[in-house]
Amino acid sequence: MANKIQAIRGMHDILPPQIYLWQHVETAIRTLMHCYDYQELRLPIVETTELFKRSIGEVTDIVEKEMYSFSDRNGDGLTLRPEGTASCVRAAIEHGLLDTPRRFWYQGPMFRHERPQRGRYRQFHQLGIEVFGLPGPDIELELILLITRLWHNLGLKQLELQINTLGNPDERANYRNVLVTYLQQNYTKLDVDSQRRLQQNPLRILDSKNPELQDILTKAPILLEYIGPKSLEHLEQLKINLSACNINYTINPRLVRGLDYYTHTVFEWVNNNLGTQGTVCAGGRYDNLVEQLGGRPTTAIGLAMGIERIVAMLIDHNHVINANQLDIYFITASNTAQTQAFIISEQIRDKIPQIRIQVHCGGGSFKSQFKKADRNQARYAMILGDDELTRKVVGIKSLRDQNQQIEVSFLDLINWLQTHIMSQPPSNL
RNA sequence: GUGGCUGUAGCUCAGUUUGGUAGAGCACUGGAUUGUGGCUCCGGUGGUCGUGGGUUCGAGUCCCAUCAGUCACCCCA
Repeated sequence: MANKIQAIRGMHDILPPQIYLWQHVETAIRTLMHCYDYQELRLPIVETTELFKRSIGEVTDIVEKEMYSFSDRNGDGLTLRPEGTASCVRAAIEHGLLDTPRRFWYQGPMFRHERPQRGRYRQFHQLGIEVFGLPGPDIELELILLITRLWHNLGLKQLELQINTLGNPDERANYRNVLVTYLQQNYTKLDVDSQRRLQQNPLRILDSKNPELQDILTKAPILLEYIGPKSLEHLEQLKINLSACNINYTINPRLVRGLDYYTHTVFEWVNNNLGTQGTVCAGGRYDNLVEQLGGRPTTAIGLAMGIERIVAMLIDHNHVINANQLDIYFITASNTAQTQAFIISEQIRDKIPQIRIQVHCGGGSFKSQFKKADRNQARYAMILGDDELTRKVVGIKSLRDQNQQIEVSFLDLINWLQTHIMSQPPSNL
């Protein structure tokens, strides 16, 4: 085995048993989206680099140093999508989907060239939800209720909902100036990172985890004080709605999203047990992006959820998914018997499509075949030896209780299976 | 991208201090029971000790580089 090839950094295979958690999460999402009448979109994984530059913002970390960009054969600049909103907006404009309010969702891999860490990968998976044409706090309430229900359905607790508003672009720009002036007065007290961000994205400084900065930051001007009455009224209405629906939340005046396009309401669910990558779901309103990307002015709001982080939380909660167990493991004594077992199995599948049967392959003694049956957690072993074959019966042995092994004739088999297997729920192991 | 810690069988780990030809448990597999699983007992397969170089008579062990994981920062889902 000459130098073996391994998966590239930060990109992971998802295998059993974890795959069952993924399927569980994906099913929960699909069901919920269906119930709230959101429509699924399948979007390309590769887009023009220009799309992300124009939507996420030229001076963000994502665009500056985290994108997987390359030249297509004809020289076009392409990029593996680092997030989904841009693609979704592009598609909505391109296909004329913005004539009326629309609710969309999508799911799939995203790519960012960051240093991998638990809960942060170079290929990771997101659920994205985007709603177009609804400007009010009502749709914000709906999204929060929807996600809250998802947590409930997945059995996830200890998620804290944080909310803030960034106001409209004018208010935000105004605040930005005030903040920059304040921070410049304290320039020497800032750390190197924050000094750099002062030029590029000063709002992010508010998010700094450096304890030495906390004093300066708590005394910094507060965004909410520079927000106009209309924007404040928007936030107030959302707060009233949330309280009416018994949703707990905290207002976090320092909550600033990393992407340039956000306006007004932003929110995020944080889990403190996940280490530093605690944000599990985050989103906000982006009322100007559609126009920015060449569409007619259309309000929009969206959110993104990190599937890896959800799965990590489920694992932390010791959430075990029982893969449905195998109903029948078919054991045979000879090639002739095995062929007959395949024929019988197909007849069973014709009549009972949902049944799970595996015909033993690979030979071996009865003993080793029974061992396999047991390790595959089958409920029943079905035995077809030469003796049974001539008498046209199969032996059936329950592997999960002490019931005696019985014989059932080929003719009665379907009937027997329907009454004994499909009518009884599998016992949990 | 910066810094700390870790890397030995499919998995969990011992062995590293004081350099001397690679170990355990689980898993897999065969047998005890020649057509019957789970429990028990006995045997077997499986490792270029992450990779590459260096020091040495000799390196899993010491040194350097590199790759990967992990934690924190940066950033973000």
